[in-house]
Amino acid sequence: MTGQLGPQDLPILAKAGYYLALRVGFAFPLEEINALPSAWVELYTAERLMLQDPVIRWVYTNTGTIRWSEICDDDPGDVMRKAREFGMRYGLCVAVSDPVDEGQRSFGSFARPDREFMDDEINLLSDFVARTHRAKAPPTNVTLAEIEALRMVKQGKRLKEIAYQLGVSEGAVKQRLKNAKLKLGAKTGAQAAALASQFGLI
Amino acid sequence: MTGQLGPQDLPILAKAGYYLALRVGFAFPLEEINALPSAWVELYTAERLMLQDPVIRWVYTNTGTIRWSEICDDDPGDVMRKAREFGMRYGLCVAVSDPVDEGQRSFGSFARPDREFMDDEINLLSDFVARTHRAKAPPTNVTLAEIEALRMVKQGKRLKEIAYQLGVSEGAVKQRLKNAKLKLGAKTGAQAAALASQFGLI
DNA sequence: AAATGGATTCGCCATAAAGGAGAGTGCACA
DNA sequence: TGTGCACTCTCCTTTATGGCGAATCCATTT
Repeated sequence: MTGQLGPQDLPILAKAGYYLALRVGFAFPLEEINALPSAWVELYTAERLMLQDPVIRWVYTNTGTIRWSEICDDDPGDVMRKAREFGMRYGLCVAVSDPVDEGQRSFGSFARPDREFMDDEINLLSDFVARTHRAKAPPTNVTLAEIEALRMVKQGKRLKEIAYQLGVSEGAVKQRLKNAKLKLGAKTGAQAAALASQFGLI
Repeated sequence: MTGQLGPQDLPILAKAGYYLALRVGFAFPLEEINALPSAWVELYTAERLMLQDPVIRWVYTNTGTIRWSEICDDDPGDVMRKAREFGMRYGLCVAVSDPVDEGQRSFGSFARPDREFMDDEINLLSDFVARTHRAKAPPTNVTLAEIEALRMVKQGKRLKEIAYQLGVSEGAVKQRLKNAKLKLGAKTGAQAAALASQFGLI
């Protein structure tokens, strides 16, 4: 396999499921993609395995890639054994951080039932997480005025109302949202508000 | 102080800052409110203290309330001492879960520099977290068709495009969004999409 | 089988809101 | 003295919203 992975390749490569936590900041990620077996998710949630999970511990304290089998860490909650019962026998962790912005990191965990991940697969997945991490980088050039307007759109306010409350003309609000849409790459105000929300801007 | 707390009361009661994680599911919350000192947030993020934080460990493994001083847990990362240097000397944890839906929990951590939280304050804060948890409960009566439409609105698609891709009339899409707005308590499509996104429905 | 109620779809209309293009104004900064 | 940038305004088009009635489909009840 050569070239770059896309999201559509993940189910094939990570046959037993995968999990992505994108842009983890203070404690939690801006976005999470959970394609793990739903029965496992239920158990993991109910038993609150996160804090005991050696995989989570590894990605929080390291950067790079590692096979689950190579993680040298206690597993008091027996999380890895439990995971095996859901088909997640062999796995890979990826943790990346942006060299220019160490504040946010992204994690990926990929599982398969049949064999270890091979070196070139690891490279592909690592590259995929790194690219996704960069792609989800919040834009830095959105002005405070634009963010204000986006926040009020998200709150369900009309342009007229926003203009009145901000003390500017409706045209100005339109202009702000237009700029915000451009910077966020959004086609509509709804999308812009959702994106800004996802980026943690509002 | 009697009655119920509102968000505006928190800065007074938790003078040194507070943090709310609402509706924690698989691993992460649907919504997070972070009113901790920004210098502390930076340190906490940079040193990735979450996994070592006795407060986090407590709220993930317990339900109820506890003063920080009463948490009997190792603190290998010296997190509590570091927190004191940012004015967070006395603190309170609250962890709640919905009796009918154990799947999601909410946490709160409140800090002040001068004295322990008093019993009646603990009751008020506990009640506040429980009420906020309930208030953020995702609606369960939104249909799949409505969610589909909301997802496409969030993606910046126009009604005409949505109708075409779903193979229904534009009027049907309008009706779906109208119902969705009603169920979500949203005034506009933008707000409905943002709420659905926040609720993890899309 | 027939009737009932609920949810969904659809078309039509009128109005409100949002989106887009262009031009002008004021302001800070190099 | 330009050069960006944010703000404002106008004019026009497109889109969204809301109300209404009718048709359809489904499951449940009678």
